[in-house]
Amino acid sequence: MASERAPLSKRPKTSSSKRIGVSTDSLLDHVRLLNILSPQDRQRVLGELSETRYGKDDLIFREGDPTEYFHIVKEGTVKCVKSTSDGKECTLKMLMPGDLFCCDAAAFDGGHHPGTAQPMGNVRILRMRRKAYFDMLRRSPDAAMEVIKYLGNRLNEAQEKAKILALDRADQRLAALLADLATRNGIKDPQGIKLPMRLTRQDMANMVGATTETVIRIMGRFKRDRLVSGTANRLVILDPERLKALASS
Amino acid sequence: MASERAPLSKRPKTSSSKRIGVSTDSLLDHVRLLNILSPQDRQRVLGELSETRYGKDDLIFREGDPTEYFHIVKEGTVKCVKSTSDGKECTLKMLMPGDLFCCDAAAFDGGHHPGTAQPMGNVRILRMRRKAYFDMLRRSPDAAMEVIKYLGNRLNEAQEKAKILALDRADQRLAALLADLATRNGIKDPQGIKLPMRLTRQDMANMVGATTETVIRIMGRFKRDRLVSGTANRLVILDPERLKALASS
DNA sequence: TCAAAAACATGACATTCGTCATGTTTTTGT
DNA sequence: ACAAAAACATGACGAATGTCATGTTTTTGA
Repeated sequence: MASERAPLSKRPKTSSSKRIGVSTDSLLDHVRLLNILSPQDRQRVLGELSETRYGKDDLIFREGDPTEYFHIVKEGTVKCVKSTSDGKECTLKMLMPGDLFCCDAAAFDGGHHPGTAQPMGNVRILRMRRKAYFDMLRRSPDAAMEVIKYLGNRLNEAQEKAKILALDRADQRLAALLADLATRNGIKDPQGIKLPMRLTRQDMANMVGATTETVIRIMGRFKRDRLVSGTANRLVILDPERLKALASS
Repeated sequence: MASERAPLSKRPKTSSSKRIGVSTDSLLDHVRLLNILSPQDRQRVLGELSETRYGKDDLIFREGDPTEYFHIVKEGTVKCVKSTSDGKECTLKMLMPGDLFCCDAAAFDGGHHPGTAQPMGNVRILRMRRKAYFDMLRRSPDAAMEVIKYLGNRLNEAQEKAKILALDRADQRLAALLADLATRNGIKDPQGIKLPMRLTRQDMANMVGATTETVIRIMGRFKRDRLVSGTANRLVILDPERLKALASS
């Protein structure tokens, strides 16, 4: 069940790296870390960043690979997963544009990635060598504070997730996930809140620590109760409030 | 089941704060964050730190309280817990001497504590006002880097915990916990590795996301299989290797 | 030291959830 | 447009775990 590294062949939009520095770009305005830098620091950092594109069958890095780069999501969605030896997978976090990753493991000085980073569709990633990242943090207290805040939020998120996994039933965990995705990433739609990324029952199962069958059955109930509608490509949250209530009942 | 705030009465070693600065002290040598500071910064930081003692029935702070201080564990063990409205509890982390806490939530500028900090027995805590903590981080890139590394490790830990909760059975989670406690905090003993803190079946249940009864039954099996021995006050890990094997099977 | 409280233990039973098998519907790539 | 692959769906069954009830042992505090 663990996916093999995809052949980097004949797919049009597969991994390709531009070594040139990243120019000032409206997409980058979403990246807080870059916005708080002084103009000189910002220029310097942009010179160190390079952009890479990945397709849905690529992996940005795998669990156990040595850490070389600090990363920022520029466009698209990236899944952070861990797997067991017998092929079961657990999705730790969906990274969205502006999210940082390997801002931590990189600190291990040559440590290894604790999980795999996998694009969900086409993504654009900015990256920077570890050394340049460290230099940026040492030069700019603002950047360091920003990373501390970011990591603090990620830690709180991860602990909240652990609490939910430890104490709640599968239907509550799924309701919490859907409500959270709706408020974080949802897009208003005539019938409700549409989720912008493809999300299969299996994807949800990996996110809430349940099997695909269990998620299918629960989604069936949710659909019957008019809480959600649609499947992977057009998943719409109809009643986030009632989902939240269900999650914490 | 949610414990009420204990009356701060007639218990001999209950919460008491010294407003005086902390003098150079061999116990502080364990705190990496303080050791990496330059001599001037170190003096300045020590002047900002104050020491507080708590007993086992005190709470250092509760979930929902506003964040005011940055904390360091000087002596003893502190439990970080989250609870649900219906009284179920989940222990997120056992903090040991040298551990930092609220190095993150404090970054929210007046945010609220996402969990409760509860001493397990008598503890000594160093703390520093949020403002002084920020100043330290801005002045010293070394301190900021240290906090980033610390938070990165905590994030990885939390995500590993989430993975275990999502994918493993209760006996595997318990085995992983016991093996981990043995290697992290265990003390060599003629019959095996003794755990230095009191740890009831209920404590373990809260740490692995299971009920007390389930943990009692599993511990019964572990005892029969000569993997562990003893109860709360004298818990001894007899075979950490076999526990680790069980955890990842 | 002694009584009360907490921790530990065990059984019966219910619930939740995973597993496996099978079939239908939707999506994908050419 | 069409075949293949993925995703979705459902039922039967069993394993893991929670719940409740009850009893024993250990620890605690005066």
